[in-house]
Amino acid sequence: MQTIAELGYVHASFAQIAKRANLSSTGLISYHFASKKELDWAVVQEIYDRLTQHMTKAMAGITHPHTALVAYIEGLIGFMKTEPFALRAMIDIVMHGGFDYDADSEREAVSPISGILRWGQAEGIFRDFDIQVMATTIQRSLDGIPLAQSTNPNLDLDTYARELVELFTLATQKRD
Amino acid sequence: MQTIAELGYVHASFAQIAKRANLSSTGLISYHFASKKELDWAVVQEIYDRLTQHMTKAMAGITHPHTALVAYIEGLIGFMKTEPFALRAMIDIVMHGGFDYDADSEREAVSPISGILRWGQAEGIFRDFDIQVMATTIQRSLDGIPLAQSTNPNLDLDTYARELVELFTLATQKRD
Amino acid sequence: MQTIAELGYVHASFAQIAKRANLSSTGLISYHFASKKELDWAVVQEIYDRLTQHMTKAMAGITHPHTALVAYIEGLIGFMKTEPFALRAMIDIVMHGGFDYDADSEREAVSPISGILRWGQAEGIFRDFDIQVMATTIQRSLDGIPLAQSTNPNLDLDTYARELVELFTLATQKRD
Amino acid sequence: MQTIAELGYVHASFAQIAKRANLSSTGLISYHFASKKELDWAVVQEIYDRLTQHMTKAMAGITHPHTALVAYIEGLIGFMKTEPFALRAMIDIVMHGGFDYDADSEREAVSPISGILRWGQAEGIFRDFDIQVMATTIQRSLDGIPLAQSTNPNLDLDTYARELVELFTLATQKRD
DNA sequence: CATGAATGAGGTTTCATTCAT
DNA sequence: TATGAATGAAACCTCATTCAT
Repeated sequence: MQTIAELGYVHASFAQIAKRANLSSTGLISYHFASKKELDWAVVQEIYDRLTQHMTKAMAGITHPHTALVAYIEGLIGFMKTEPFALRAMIDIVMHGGFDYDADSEREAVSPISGILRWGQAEGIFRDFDIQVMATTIQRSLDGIPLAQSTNPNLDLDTYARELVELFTLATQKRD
Repeated sequence: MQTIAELGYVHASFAQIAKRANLSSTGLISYHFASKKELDWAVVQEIYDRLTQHMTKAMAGITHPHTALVAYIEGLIGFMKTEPFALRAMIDIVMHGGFDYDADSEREAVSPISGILRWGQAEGIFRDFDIQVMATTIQRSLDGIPLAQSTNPNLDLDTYARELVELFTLATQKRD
Repeated sequence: MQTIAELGYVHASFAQIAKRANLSSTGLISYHFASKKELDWAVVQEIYDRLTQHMTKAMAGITHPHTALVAYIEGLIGFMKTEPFALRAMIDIVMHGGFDYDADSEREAVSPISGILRWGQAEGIFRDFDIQVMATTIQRSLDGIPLAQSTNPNLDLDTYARELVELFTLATQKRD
Repeated sequence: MQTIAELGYVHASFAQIAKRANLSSTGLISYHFASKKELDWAVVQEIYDRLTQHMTKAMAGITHPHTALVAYIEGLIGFMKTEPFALRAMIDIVMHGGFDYDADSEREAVSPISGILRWGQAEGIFRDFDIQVMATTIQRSLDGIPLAQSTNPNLDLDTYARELVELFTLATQKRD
């Protein structure tokens, strides 16, 4: 996970991973994982589990769509603060790993955001926007943070969270 | 450009490029470009030039910040329709090429969006948001389109443009 | 033995053997055998012992060279029916194992066929052929059966035995 | 071809082939052949072509089944004298290469021997034996020669040919 | 401009073997 | 007896690059 986050998925070869793990042979990695794809998948699973745990806590007991949206944004950015490597690695793998899982269902699983948006529209709290576009935009705005951090390491995540919350609050709320 | 857009930067090796260009040797590529990095750079330059030309036309004679924002979004999505491979390739290269140029200055050069946002705030038309966050979010929402297209090839770009325009209009405008 | 017979000697790695033996580590094989060569040798010995026992019974009490030849062919093919894996494995090991033992003496030991042929010629029952050529041909015709079985699994071994007996009876017998 | 004949197919790695061809990298082999299987196949094809040419000449103008059988045996052994490496390599590849071609049709193509035997039976010259058994036995007796040569390098091929001709003449001919 | 042979580094993977537990 | 981590060599293959023609 750390190697991927530091070097990027493309340069995270077995050799590099072995070097950082103080292994004198890449063979041991192949011993534990049947193929590189399986290692990639294991890393994604691991991070996804941690993320799920984190987000479940963050979104517990929420009863209002807008609160949910805010909690989602703040929760995800909070996870980036807790585990700086995790999301960076996961996003990189998912973008370049070339898995053959059903992309849609997976995306749905990872991101409950479409559900939140649908919920808000059904309750008459969110305005009548295209859900896919809004969901993708929110997701990208969060995915982009690790990348923005690499070019600007001093990025203040709290400010970032506050700004995104306001941005998407304005973009989603119904007005009279 | 086409090879990168189709296979992704990572798999766009000289061998693949030569095959698609009906060259029977990768040597010819090395003959024309001193290194792979130089080829990558040349592709970026070429696309950037086309994009500049397209955007210059799209944003000519604009006198109002909000009109500029709309023109920027619609212009960029229009470019995706005109040249489906170009942006996809350029984004892929910039994300993985690992150039040494000053990322910030480049970003500034490629994207006049920060300027538009500053202009709108100075004129008192846009509300008081963090410019970097807003600019990054807009940029990501556009960058993400080629990726969204690969998982959903039937994506309607006109709808996408209309929705993004409304989204960021609401997100930026000052209210009383 | 079974792994070698099924996968072929070349693909019968420790990993494959361990998997089929429900061992969770190849280490146990190395614990029992000092090297792969020693394991190979042990398998050969084991099969050779079983074969010797089988053939000793098959050729007991024979007093005539031609009867011996027939018993040898039928005995060997009978062994293939009793233990379908054994000979296949042994032949594969001997062909590819690269042992250092004196090939001739071993061949002599495994195959009493030269002796039978010499005996028949001495008794004036067999015609005056080159013993090495005839012995090799008989041996090959039997060695080849497992291989023929893999391309033609429905091979009838009884027919095969009957045909070979007639073939080599005609090929060896003295005529007036 | 030479590497395979000398070391055996199993030990004829790209590294060994490169060493013998004075190449400083195995990469060049991969440059010329898409995979090891393709190289193996190319070698088989090459040898098969030479063999076909040789055997076509050897069997030209033959009008009698028994003459054909003799010509086949002598022709094949003659080829072994002309090109000592060729058949040894080809047999080794076919035995261990694991191609997925239709084994029967290929065997038929390589060996016209079944045809000769059928012809002889139809003409009433050969006795009524099982064609598959006889053909396999003849084929094995010839395939086995390279192997016999490795354990006994001084093997006299002319004697071998003469003995096999007599052996199979007796084994096939009809008697009254 | 174009080809094709050649190189050396690096990629993932499999292998037999060792060793502490 | 059995496990599982660890090793180092070797396997096939891809890559960017060079060079003579």
